[in-house]
Amino acid sequence: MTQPRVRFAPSPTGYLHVGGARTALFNWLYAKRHGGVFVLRIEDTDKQRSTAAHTRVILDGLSWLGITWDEGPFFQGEYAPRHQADAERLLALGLAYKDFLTTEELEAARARIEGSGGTFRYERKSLALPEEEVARREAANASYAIRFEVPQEEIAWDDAVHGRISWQGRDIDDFIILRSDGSAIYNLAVVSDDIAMRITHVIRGDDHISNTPKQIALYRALGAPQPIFAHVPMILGSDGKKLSKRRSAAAVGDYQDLGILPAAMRNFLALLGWSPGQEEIVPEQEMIARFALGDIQKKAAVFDTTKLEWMNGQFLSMLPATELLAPVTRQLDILGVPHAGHDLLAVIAAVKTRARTITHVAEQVAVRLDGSRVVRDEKGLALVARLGDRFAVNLRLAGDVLQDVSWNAAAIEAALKALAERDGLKLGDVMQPIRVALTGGTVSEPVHELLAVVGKEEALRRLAVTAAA
RNA sequence: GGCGCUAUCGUCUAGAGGCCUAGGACACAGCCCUCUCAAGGCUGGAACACGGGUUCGAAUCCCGUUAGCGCUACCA
Repeated sequence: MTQPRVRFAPSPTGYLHVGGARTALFNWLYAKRHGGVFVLRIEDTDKQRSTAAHTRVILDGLSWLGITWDEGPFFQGEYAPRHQADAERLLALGLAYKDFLTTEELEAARARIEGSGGTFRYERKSLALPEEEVARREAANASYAIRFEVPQEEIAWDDAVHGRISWQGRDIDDFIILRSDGSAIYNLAVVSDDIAMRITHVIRGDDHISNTPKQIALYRALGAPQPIFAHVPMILGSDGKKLSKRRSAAAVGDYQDLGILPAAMRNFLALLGWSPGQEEIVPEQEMIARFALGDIQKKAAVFDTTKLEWMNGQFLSMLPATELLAPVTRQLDILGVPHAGHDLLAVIAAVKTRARTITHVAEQVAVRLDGSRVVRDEKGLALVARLGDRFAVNLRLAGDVLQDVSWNAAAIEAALKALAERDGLKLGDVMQPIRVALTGGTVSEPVHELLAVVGKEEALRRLAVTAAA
């Protein structure tokens, strides 16, 4: 088999949607699996909506996910001359024809037919202008679009994920391939480019299934070999509707901002619609080794943020704290928390096993570094209420005992346990108030580690201040 | 409306005719561990959309119904 060539071809009209990212990932996985070439092509033929900024966002999103391309990015807009040439060729071959109908005439015809309950069909026979009229407009140099004459035959293909899909030519309208301004319509541009770039496998969203018979007809008309098509299912929001920015985070960048690790995002996306078997956390090499188009699910999948966060937590706990240093530092800077002189690594390590996102890690680190960020939460309040006077009393006791302790976790723990034993206190009643004094909440790493990480001076200060309040 | 695609726990999925009294994961509930939480361990509830076939046997194959989704542009 010759070397496979796949492509990801987003249009830069918006952010990088997670569905698009997954399509890109599947292409990438396929290329890696079979030693193929991954081509990136930006489909910027919609001049109104395409922007360089969007292109940048898409490229950055792919890079963040670790999806690399071997060729490109190519810009479809640069291939207009080839698109035109292909359209002209089809015209010359008699497989396409000039359509002099104006947009207004077309709309009127559509309204008329659909208004009377019929199904609008564009057929040369039914809508073509009388020959004299065509001749007249041609002579007058009237503008025209080029329409492809869809052959009245069965068009079928073996989809790599769906199996055989077939279409009847008569169910497909003769569609425009070249606008009256000379620019190509999507279906022509895609086929023209995929042929030129020698794409062997078209792996894309299954919202393109109905474009496929049109494109196959074009491949045939152009005399080009037809690639293998693989249509991957859509990604839905929890409401069962297509995941959209309006209701939830739909852009790759949103998850980056949420503090999701690229490896976790990649793993999660890959397992949405594809499954290597029973395991949930799949190393990249394993993923590549096992990836097969035929194993992709046919059904659309709901994007479950909760599971993503769980998965991210798994990756977070496997990740050495050093890897988190840069992103956490960045977030601390954004939050405006001074961190110079602190052993950030130790704080991150103390906090990360309980966190699900980088953002969460950074917030917890911030509380440990900066006493002014301690805000008592609901459970903290409840504890204070439950303990009454004991809250401050125990805090003071702990503060006294800790005064002379050498500041390491083991010594702190020993001192605190000795205190509880000496005064017959429940261990929890001495530990929890400390936790509330230091963090505002009742949840954290073990108290002795918390104390160690906050540092003696600051920890004792928080204990004293809280006890006095 | 037409054409097409899809249909296993709430969600992601395993399942390619007997291995299925349907397995795993997230979420949920309970228990254990424990100063708290997380992690971890154990336990529990929870699904083959419906109806017909084919077959000795169907979650798996076929047909129909229903439902959801997609497309139906001189958008991509």
